Amino acid sequence: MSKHAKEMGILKEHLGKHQLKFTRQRELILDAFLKQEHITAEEMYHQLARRDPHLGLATIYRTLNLFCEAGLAQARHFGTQTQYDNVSHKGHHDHLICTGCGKIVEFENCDIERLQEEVATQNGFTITTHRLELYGLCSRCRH
Amino acid sequence: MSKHAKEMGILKEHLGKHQLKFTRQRELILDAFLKQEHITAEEMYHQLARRDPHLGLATIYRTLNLFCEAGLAQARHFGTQTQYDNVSHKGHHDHLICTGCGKIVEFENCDIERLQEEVATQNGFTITTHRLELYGLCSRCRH
DNA sequence: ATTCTTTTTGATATAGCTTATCAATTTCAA
DNA sequence: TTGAAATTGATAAGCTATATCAAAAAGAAT
Repeated sequence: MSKHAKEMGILKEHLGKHQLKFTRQRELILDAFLKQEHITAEEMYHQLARRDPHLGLATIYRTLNLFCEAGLAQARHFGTQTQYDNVSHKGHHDHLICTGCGKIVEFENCDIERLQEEVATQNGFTITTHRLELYGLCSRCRH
Repeated sequence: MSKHAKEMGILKEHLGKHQLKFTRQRELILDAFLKQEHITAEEMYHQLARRDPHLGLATIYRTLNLFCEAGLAQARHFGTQTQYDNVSHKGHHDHLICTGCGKIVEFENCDIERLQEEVATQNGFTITTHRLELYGLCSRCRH
């Protein structure tokens, strides 16, 4: 039994419901994807180049988008690229970013997360992921 | 005295500090920008085409990025395009984004903002701006 | 007002990321 | 095993944003 049996099952269920097929490439890409917290298509392309030199970039994009539709991944546009987040990874962290020196501090705050849920519920949404970035100056750069 | 005297002053101050020049185009673009809550470069290009048919798209991009450096605007990557947010609009609003249909709901939550300040203080930061995006499914797409 | 240096503009080429196209291959149910 | 339907890989095409560069404009000094 594979390490990622649960997610593999979700994928297979999605495939079955939509008359799609379970392929070697989809299995390979899901396996690699689940080991990451988030990854870009390009990064995955290079990572998998050794295991399967003929795996095409288009297939990676197609498959990652498929994962989004299956609810396994979540696309997030960051900078000029698209990050594919592994939804199954818990403990999402947010960022404090110093606009002076570029320093980044990661943090987690349950109260904020709870309020986010509240806002979402009020608007009829169910949140799958979020992104919170606070921009400002760190203590050193303020002086 | 213009309607946007304050922001025009901020821009001029930024220009002065960086040996940049105050041009007809920058004035025109800032004036149009401040009337929006957020806008893409392409949208502004079409909006301003009537007032100045020769205004180039590159100039719009350059100027909107300039506004970001001056603290008047904030770039936000959404979908395949970049949204430029008008920072001067009160009650900085955050976004609920449906990953199913692309629907966007804007919201404001003082409690979240207060907690953000707290987190920043604990880490020695002073916040100048922030970005919060909640991704999920709206009530219609959930079914 | 004129001159001169520096910056900006507009038009277009280029770059970077993602999707579309399509013949060849693979999947999977019959 | 067979055959219809879906997938793949290679590459072209699409789209957004930036780089390039000659011509124009801004602003300081005369």
